[in-house]
Amino acid sequence: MATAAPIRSRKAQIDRTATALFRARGFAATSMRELATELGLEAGSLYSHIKSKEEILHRVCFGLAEDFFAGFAAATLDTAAPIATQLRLAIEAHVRVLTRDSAASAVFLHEWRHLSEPARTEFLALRDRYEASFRELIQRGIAANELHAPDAAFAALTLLASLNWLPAWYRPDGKLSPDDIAHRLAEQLLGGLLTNK
Amino acid sequence: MATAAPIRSRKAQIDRTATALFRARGFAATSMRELATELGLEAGSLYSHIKSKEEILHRVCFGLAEDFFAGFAAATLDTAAPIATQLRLAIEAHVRVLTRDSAASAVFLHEWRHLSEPARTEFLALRDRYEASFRELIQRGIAANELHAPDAAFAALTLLASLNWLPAWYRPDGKLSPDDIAHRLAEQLLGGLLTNK
DNA sequence: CCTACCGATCGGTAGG
DNA sequence: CCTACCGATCGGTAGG
Repeated sequence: MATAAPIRSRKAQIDRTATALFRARGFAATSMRELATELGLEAGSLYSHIKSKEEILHRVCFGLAEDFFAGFAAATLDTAAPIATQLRLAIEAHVRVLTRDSAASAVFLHEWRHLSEPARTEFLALRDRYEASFRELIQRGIAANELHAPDAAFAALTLLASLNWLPAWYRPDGKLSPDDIAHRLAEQLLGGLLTNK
Repeated sequence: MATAAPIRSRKAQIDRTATALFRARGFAATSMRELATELGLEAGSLYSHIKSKEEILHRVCFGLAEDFFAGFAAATLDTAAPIATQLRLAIEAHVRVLTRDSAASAVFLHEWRHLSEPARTEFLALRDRYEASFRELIQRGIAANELHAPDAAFAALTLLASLNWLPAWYRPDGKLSPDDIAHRLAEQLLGGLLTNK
């Protein structure tokens, strides 16, 4: 009889547990021994599955970056739709990524600076590109007279800031479902941007 | 002849330099040797001026908490003023604290979790109380029909989130002065909240 | 996946 | 403020 396949690969299990620890204690303050204990094995054994502590961080940060880009691309696929609609969908997609895995999101948002070069610079370039996508969408909305804001860059920054605070207070077992939260955030943030309310 | 008094006390100098390092690398990843080198002395010598690494973090976090509370109190001193005015002043006071020392602000916002108990719990209680102040102000504004928002708690969270992103992008030598930034942020964030725009 | 271990570095102290 | 040092812990490896 073959042994039952593990529900998740050991590597994925390590990533998941490490992500939770990185979020709770920070990357630098999380030790590989702590991680190993949490997984029920010895510190040295981790290295049969991963190459280094930073490799985990790298996977988490760049994996989430992909998710954010994919969400934005899907939200803005229909370029004929009103910009306000595209923006609303982009906000909801962003919130969906944040709530699907808020631990990984928190690591993505706060622990990336422990990446060593060149990964750190590459990561920041991705993040800048993502912010620029929102900024440009808002700019197009202003040009089309669908949105109003004194400064598109400012508006994009505060919009993403509001959304990115979510992992700090979101509880998966809270009263509001991820979709409720996404709708409410989109509603409130667009409320300040829409030309005719 | 007496030697010239140091411009700042050595202790204050240590706090300042440590704050910059904590912000750049994170508390856990900053070593006392690094800090000592930056100050031009040996690691052991730091301990003639401070008791521990965490003591510095404690001073920074609780010192900033005091500043935030003082700013809010000053902004809401005139209880006869319109709530919208009080809120605008509170936003500007918050931004002023953030821009006056953005390194300390970043440490306040992100490194507090490296405080050990009971300081950590005390700190979170202060932060909660501060957020509650904003929430209650917004609630009163809604009751007085000066502000509108589907949910005061939500509004307070997103408002503070937008403001607290500032240390991440603020550059003291940028084009906008702290007061410019404060005004713009207040304008934009109130734009979504005011009943009659 | 474990045992046994490496060199490096950590926060902090004693004694001057 | 320095020299010299402490015990603890770190990320990671060799060999099985």
